[in-house]
This record gives sequence, structure tokens and C-alpha cells, in this order.
Amino acid sequence: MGKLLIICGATASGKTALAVNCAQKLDTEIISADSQLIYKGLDIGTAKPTISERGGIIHHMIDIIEPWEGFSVFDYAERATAIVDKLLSEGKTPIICGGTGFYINSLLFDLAYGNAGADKSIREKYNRLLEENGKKYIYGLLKQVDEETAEKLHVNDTKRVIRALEIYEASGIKKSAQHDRLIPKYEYIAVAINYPREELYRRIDRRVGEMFERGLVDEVENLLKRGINENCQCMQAIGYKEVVNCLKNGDNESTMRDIIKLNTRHYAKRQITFFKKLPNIHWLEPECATAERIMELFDGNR
RNA sequence: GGCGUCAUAGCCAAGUGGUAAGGCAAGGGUCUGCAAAACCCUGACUCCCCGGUUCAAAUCCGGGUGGCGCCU
Repeated sequence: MGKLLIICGATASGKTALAVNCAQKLDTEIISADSQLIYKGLDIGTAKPTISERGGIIHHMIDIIEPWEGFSVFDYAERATAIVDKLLSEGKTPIICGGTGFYINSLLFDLAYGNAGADKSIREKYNRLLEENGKKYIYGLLKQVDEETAEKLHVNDTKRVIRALEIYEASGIKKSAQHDRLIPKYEYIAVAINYPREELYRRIDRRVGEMFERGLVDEVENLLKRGINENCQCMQAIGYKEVVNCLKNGDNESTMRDIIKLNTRHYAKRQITFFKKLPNIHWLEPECATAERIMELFDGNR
């Protein structure tokens, strides 16, 4: 059975170029694992790889939905798994490249997600209850139906509290009653580039600066002009929500830049925390992060 | 030179006699259908220095140092 190559890690750490190099060596295709690259029209702020940066390699899971559409891990897992399987059946090595750890997990592991889909009306109902009665109230509701899950969650973590409530209401089964075993569906080897924190932050700063030079503000204004609501999921992405906000406040560009840099650094930190827990991940020092080195690791693992 | 004012964690900052709020930054972490989202945890053996008053001082008094403002 074939094996997957995962290239993950923090934003601005050089995943794309590395993945393209590997894909060229392996004569294969890349499957993006990025929750924002899926949107058409969000290019600059998401640092979507340009055609030339893609180096002639086919990239899947990029530009697959419209900005006003919603998307979730479940959708990702469904679509991306199909592509993985297709590539494997062709004898190719799927390369997964991206910084959304949750999406990568959804590909690697057979998660059940509580065996209950998102239910808009249930969510609305609990969101209303949250607004009317507060966090403690809905947390209390969860405690009544699924004490075990409630214990694991913090009262303030309303998103997950509501999701747990949703699972119970939609399926009649407690979230805590469903235990997924995290057994990888595929053999894989994961690599991430391990920049020293300060250097990673410098790279982020530089990249954010470049986004403004390329016209991030115009991109956001165009999306708004096209009628994309600022509350859309895609507009919550770093770079977009800040520009929208600053535009409203009349802040200058340097303020926008600083906020985006800061939020991106926070994001990178969270990504690193997430990937630390991914089994079988190799943290490569920047100077060792080459396609050649990865091929060695990959073959040695075969 | 004189007068006034301020001096608390990397930054902003509350506290004005009873044993150091809070915010930001930074670091650590959680993550099972919104994940570039959402959420959690961590920090001053000490309040510029020295001396004094007091059972007790970041808080009061004296001196010093430094910043700021005004005056000559």
C-alpha cells in the first residue's frame, strides 16, 4: 500500500516550495490542507500559491468553493480522501501540504465527528439561549445531558459546548459515548520546518508586508463590493477580518499591518502546538528542509 | 539654579498605611462537522535607591538618583 507525504507546520515556513519540489521528484500531485485556500477570490491574504509557484504541479483543494459558501472538516475529509485514494490507485504518492492541522487529522484518522452533522436550526436555538441566558446556562444544559463532555470543556468554550449539545440533540447519543480510536487510515510520514521562533516571526512580518504591496486592501474591498458579507466564514480569515475592521474604523495601513502580523504570529504559535502532537512528524531544521532530505526520510520509512 | 511633578513585570497601568487589580506583549496548552476559528493556563519573594516613623509602608517623612513640566 502506498504512503502519504505530509508537509505541514506553521504559516510562512516554506511549505509550498518544499512540497512542489517533492512533487516534482515523485512525479505526483499536491493536496492542499488549508482551510482558507479553498475559497475562490481570496488569493493575496491567504498567500495562495500562484501558478508559477505551483511549478506545474497539480494542486487539489484550492479554489473549490465560492466565498459565500460554508465548509467544514467533514467536507474536507470527504473530498480530500477521494483524491488521496485516486492518487494511490494510480500508484502515486499523495503529498498533503498545509497548515490546518484539523484537516490533516481528518484525512489521516477515521474521525466520526460525533456521528452528527451540523444542524443549523439546533445551532441557532442554542446560540439564542446563549445570548438570552449566558454561558453558564448552556453549559448547565450540557451538564444535564452529557456530564462527561461538559467536564472536559470550559464554560467559556461555547462553540464546543453548543456542538456537544447539537450532537446529543441530533443523534440522541452523547458525544462522550463515542470514542474514536486514533488509528491512521494511511501510512504516512510528516515533516515540518522548524524555524527558530524569532526567525519565523520575521518571515511572517515580511510576508504580511508583501501582501499589502500586492494589494490586500483592494482584494478585500473588491470582495465587499461583490456583496460578500463580512460575516462570511471566509472573511474571518487573518488578513481579511482585520482589513474589514480597520476600514470601518478608518485606521491607517500601518495599523492594519501590525494587527495582521500579530494575529498571524499567534496563529503560527497555535499551529506549532497542534503539530507537536501529530505522530510520526519530523521537525527539520531550515537548512535540512530539502526535497532530497525528505526523499531520504520517505524511502527510509518505506 | 529654583519650584512643581512623576518613578509599580518587556510595555500600559490600578492601588495613597494592612500584606501588589487589570490590559497588552511573551511563553505553554486544548482541539473529533465554523479550526487562519474558538477556548484555557502562566508572570513582581516585590513597587528607582538609601535611611526614618509605625505592630505594619508601594503607600507617610527626609535624603539621593532619573524622567517630565514650568520659572529665572
